[in-house]
Amino acid sequence: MGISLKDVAQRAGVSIKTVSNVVNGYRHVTPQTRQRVQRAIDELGYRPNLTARHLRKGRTGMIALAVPELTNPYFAELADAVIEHAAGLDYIVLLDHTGGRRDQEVLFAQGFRARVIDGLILSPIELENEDLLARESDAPLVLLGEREYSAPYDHIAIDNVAAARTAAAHLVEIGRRRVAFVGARHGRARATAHLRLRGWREVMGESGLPSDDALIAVTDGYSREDGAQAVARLLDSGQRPDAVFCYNDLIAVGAMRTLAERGLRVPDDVAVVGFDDIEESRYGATTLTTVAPHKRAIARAATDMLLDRLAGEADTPPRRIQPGFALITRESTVGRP
Amino acid sequence: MGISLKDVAQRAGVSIKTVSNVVNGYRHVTPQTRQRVQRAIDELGYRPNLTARHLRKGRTGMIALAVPELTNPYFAELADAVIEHAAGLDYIVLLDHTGGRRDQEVLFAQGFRARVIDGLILSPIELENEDLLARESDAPLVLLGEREYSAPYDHIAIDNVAAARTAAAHLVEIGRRRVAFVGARHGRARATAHLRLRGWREVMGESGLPSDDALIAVTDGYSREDGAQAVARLLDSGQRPDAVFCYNDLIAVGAMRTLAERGLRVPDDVAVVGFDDIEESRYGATTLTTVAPHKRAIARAATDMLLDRLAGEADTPPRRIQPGFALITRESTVGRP
DNA sequence: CGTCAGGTTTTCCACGTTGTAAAAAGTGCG
DNA sequence: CGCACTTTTTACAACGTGGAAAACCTGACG
Repeated sequence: MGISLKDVAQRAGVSIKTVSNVVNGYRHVTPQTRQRVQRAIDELGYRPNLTARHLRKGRTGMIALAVPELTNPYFAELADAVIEHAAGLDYIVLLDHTGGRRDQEVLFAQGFRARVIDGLILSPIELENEDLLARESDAPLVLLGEREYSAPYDHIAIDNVAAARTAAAHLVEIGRRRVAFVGARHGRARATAHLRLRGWREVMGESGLPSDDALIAVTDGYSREDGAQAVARLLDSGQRPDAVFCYNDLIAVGAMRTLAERGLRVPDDVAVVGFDDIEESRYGATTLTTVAPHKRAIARAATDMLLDRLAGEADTPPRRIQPGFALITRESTVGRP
Repeated sequence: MGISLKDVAQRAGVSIKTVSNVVNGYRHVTPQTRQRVQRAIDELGYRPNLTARHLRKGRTGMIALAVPELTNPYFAELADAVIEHAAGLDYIVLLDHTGGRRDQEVLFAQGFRARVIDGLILSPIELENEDLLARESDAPLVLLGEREYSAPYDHIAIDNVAAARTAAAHLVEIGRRRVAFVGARHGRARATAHLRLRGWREVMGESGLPSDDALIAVTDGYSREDGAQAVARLLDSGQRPDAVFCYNDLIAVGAMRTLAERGLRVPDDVAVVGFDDIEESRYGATTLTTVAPHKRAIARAATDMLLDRLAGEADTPPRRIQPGFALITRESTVGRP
């Protein structure tokens, strides 16, 4: 292996522990000893072996973050923020993706690499409450994103129903009467999609507008392609919505693509609202109105909560944080200025 | 800490080493011993401590990958592919981003977390040859992406000049006469942007078309915003190109946005070609013609080369691999079918 | 019954680090 | 010069694992 404390100690003519003390900035080292050791360190190019240090200390200084897809810009941006914030706190982030598949999420939550990391942040899609209850790993876990769980874990999520209501209300306000919802999922009443669907349905009901199943387009996933296909099916089924509220921005991008292919203008013929405020939404021929969760606040809260747990608050009851959100109106609902 | 071999050994009434042997599938263990140990493992929920294992073996089973920006979909897709491929080879990938800043790239190449990882893959932007020559870390390093270095490291890059030529030639072929280049950089003749610029310039020259500086738009970065601003400046300066070849897809997306704002139609008034083939290019009101490097091949080659080095080929001369690329023509140059 | 071969299990140690405790060196004071 | 006290340095053990080699079995064979 590389240069170890032993090598430095030998060269400086002191004990291993003294070198260790210098490296760790221990107070009681005479200036001349410190200098001699430091020179040996520099000459040999010594670098502490983190593996050994971690073994000794029982901590690795690494946390893991798992998101469904790295290629979903929302999660890339979120991961970016977590890495950045954690770096400032001297933690390294191990980034992983689950594909949104339950088995992968369970593996991650169980910490199948747990012994290398101190804690976990997971943004689940399919994970079930029972998976969490059956969890064996003792590494702290923070749940990210919008699913609801009763299992006792720290959880960070915006108020999805309220956010969806805001989006739907905006569409009603600008005069739309047939508002479709794109991106619903089968089953799983607690899933995020259902929360957003509920917000949409509530507003439709309160406004006396239709919210029947014919206006709801189910998708398999959350990609542009899913959005494009779902809207194609919606239109093929004879529906003529004058607005669509999409589960996320990627679906909205796909939706707008299909609308363009069918010769429908956005927002004149169909207004579109997305969710996530990914960078991509601010570009394109028609910029996208979207619900913007405060990603930086989410990332910061998740990291801080996890590190709090690591710092000893092992047994405090789980906390729940609801970061804010904002509706950002752009051309897809209000037209070009 | 958690359950260790010692705990299992105690419970099963055998030595630590026997448990270790069972865990590692050592041949010479009697079935009944193996069974007894296995039961103890199951009952206690033992999981090997990777940190200790790594300390003992001198390997961590982790490699690091640094890209400029995670939020650039090209790199997100690339990282995705590397993670996937490495996982199949039982390696964990530590993902990092440098912001394309030289100091960060140097830090990474030096392996400021090197003692935790076995090897590095770096996609540099600003890194200079001298930085590589001054490198002290002995962890194998593979360079990714299109910059040229003389320092002796494995390097994976497509033929940028040829790729750029293909793109420029396509624009000439469809009859464009004033082709702008967006995304040039100041200085650094070896940088990727210069290679693509050269390809463009060669084709313009060979076709008897202008390639003067007035047609070259310099950008600070590689984002959508950079592309949007650069094209705005280009148009403001009085240029009326009938095509733009962009350094990458993000810049192209920004370019198309500005063109739309200025009332210019794509491809009727201005054809656009990008580079990277990010997913986003396949959507939008006008899909984007682009040069598609074979990302999966790049990811695979990078990972394999690195693991080859780790497997012992320490001193073989550095290799250089040129994965293929393809021009994918879409609506931004050939119109909607 | 002793010996040997081969399979099985154990003992010992090292990987590089740091906490503990204690030894060594230094300081001040009577 | 010796004592009490503080500062500086050291020895040792331990974190959990796996390689090397020794020790222990069992059974076959002379």
